[in-house]
Amino acid sequence: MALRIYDTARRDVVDFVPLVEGRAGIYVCGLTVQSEPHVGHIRSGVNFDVLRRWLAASGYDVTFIRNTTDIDDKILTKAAEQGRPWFNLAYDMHRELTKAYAALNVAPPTYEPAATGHVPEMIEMIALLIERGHAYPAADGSGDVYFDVRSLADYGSLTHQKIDDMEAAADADPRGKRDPRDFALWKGRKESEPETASWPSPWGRGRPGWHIECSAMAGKYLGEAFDIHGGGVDLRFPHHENEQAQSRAAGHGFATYWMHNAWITTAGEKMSKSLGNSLVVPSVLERVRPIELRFYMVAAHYRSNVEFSFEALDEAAVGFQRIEGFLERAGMPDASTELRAAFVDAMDDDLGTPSAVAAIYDAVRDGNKLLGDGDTTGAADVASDVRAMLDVLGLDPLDPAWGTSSSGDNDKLTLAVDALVAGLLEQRNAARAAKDFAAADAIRDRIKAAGIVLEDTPTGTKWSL
RNA sequence: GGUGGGUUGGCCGAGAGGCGAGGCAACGGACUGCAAAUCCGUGUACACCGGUUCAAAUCCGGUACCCACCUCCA
Repeated sequence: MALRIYDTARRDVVDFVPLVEGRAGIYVCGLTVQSEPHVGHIRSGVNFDVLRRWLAASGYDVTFIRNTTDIDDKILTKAAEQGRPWFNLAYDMHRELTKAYAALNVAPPTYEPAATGHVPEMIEMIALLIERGHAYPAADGSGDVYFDVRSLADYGSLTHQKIDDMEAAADADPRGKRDPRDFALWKGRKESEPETASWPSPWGRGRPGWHIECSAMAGKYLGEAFDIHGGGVDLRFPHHENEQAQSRAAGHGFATYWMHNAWITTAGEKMSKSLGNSLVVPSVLERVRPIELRFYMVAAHYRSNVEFSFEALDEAAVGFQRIEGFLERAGMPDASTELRAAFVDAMDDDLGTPSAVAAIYDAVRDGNKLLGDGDTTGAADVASDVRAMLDVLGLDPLDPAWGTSSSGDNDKLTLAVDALVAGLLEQRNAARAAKDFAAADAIRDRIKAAGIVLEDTPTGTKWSL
């Protein structure tokens, strides 16, 4: 079975057929860098990182573009509130986002274009749209340029909506629009906005509308037609609908497949509404390791809502530790080159990561049985399979990306504890040899009180936190 | 008003006509001096009401509740 993916436009799971055999071009809408990323934001990054890894593992040569929106209303508003330049806010938040992606082993894209770096490309495209009769400068002299939604028969095809059924935005500024549903390609500069947030254009100084950046940048880096366009569900409309409209109106084929990841919710609602500060990535990572957070996200299907809870997160962490425990006991062999059929089938079926994880657990159980039977060679083979599967999900514990980056402090601490525990273990083993189990257990209890758990194994006693 | 999604055992979370995904927790057993880890076993879950079918969590009709989007959003 080859890869099948759910396409939003067709509302069905369909075969993935690339435009060019053996290659896949993907454009994912990244974030508007206006606040610290929370776990919901980062889910999108993780989900599409898994897509990218799976395509690569399936032999595709993948070009992966993920943009950054670094100029928009929110950035200007927030920066003004905070009394800092908008470009400083955007830059800071972009660095936070990059850190969060790196922490979760989300590979850097092939390229990460930013909106502000592509104003000429956008202006070029807007001019083309005007020329082709799909856009017009506002009649009120505001300097705005709008896309004419009624000029495109296809408008609404991505989200299956009819123009007349759509509510006109209640807060939309009707100035100079032919139809209230027309959307801005270019926003004329307002007196209240900083000069630095404007660029020269044929329609006067201003800044780009939200959607045009993606059309321009996808076209530049992936070509007029490419394979997959991704993003969060909320982007289906208006953002993706409008991107598609602009690009098609410009004569581009644009994306063949549209993929949308669902939310991580809190209290049943989308995260941005509950603005839980505790859910920004660095703060969640005080509770679990990054690899465990990633496992938590990957263990759910990308199109399913995940109701975030720390309890579920802790459970996921414990579950992942069982997998790691097996790998350690099996001696962490190199990853195998072949993937198990159950895993491949699961991934080919619209990235069925939950079933893929189940396949990993099946292998772990098999491997643990082999270890119990003393078959270390067999167990090592299974462990190789497990590492290969984990790697596809970006969850290989030995991936240097998880780095022991936090300097030598941790290592030094480990050595110190090891030395201290070693002394106690000697005493305990002496007591055990003398069958003085009361004394032996007393020592174990003391160690346990310090948060260290002992395991007696055939090769000696091990400790872990 | 339009569009899309959801409701699964103590909990998390898959599946999409028949055979109980998987994980966490719990209980019993094996192993262990006792533990830990590991393995084995234990569950008749699919919001509600009808219908189709030999067979429905899955298909159809309806009801309830929840969420998302409608030109700001992962």
